[in-house]
Amino acid sequence: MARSATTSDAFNAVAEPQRRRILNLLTQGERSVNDVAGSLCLKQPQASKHLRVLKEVGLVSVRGSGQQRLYKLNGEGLKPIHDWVKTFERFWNESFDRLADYLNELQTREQSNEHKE
Amino acid sequence: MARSATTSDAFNAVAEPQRRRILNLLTQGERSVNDVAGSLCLKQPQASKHLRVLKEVGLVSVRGSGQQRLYKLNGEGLKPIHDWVKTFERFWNESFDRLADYLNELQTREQSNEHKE
DNA sequence: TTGAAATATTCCCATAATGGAATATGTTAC
DNA sequence: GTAACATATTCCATTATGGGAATATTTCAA
Repeated sequence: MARSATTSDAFNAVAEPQRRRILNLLTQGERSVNDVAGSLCLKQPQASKHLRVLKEVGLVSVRGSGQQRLYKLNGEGLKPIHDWVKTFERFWNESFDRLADYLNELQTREQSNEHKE
Repeated sequence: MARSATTSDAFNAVAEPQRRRILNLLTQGERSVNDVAGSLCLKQPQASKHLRVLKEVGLVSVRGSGQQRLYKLNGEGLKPIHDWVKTFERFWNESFDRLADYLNELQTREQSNEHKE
């Protein structure tokens, strides 16, 4: 077997630095392909190809506007990564002098959750 | 150019599902190679190879203990991923009914940070 | 020293990715 | 229809992967 496809999930799609740069840019709003290419010093075809991957894994959506195609960030797609990595938070918060703060934060979060449901 | 090496950074190392499973397991404490292989139904060589990658990017550390080598999670290595993905949090918290809660949490976090420094 | 256990490495194969370059497809205006 | 712009796709070369299988290496015990 080979490495899994970049289009297999968000983890693989986001492993490529250029694609992370694209997502960072889309944080500021919709962008056309040429805008993306221009802002990040990519050639148009590569921008288009990266955007295709991001679209396939649901990290962006597209809509046509005239002869342009506007790509928009779909942040939800990153949640799986966030959720996974979050379970490791305690491994860098665990120094003793910060543990108290950390526990505090957890508690605050829990209250906030109760409030939501 | 080809895809960047799995050993180039945490993002790439963690794109492989088996390696995420290994990290999840190491959450519970040090494990020998055979423990890892056994717990996750991997063959010994593959476990060893995945652990090598994780070690190369600093996500685990090793120490010898008799004829075993005990691998230990180094959670700090995941912080870059956490930090990156964190900047997208607002994109799934942004529904109006939760925005207030979100801002609240941000504020709480800030106070907590002031307290730390 | 010899053997057994634990781990690491090597070789092979099928698969796939990235950037570059060229080209195809689409859309709009005239 | 045609020119011009925007975007997508295809082909290429290089590089690397992950699993399987076999083997090498290290470490300990007797």
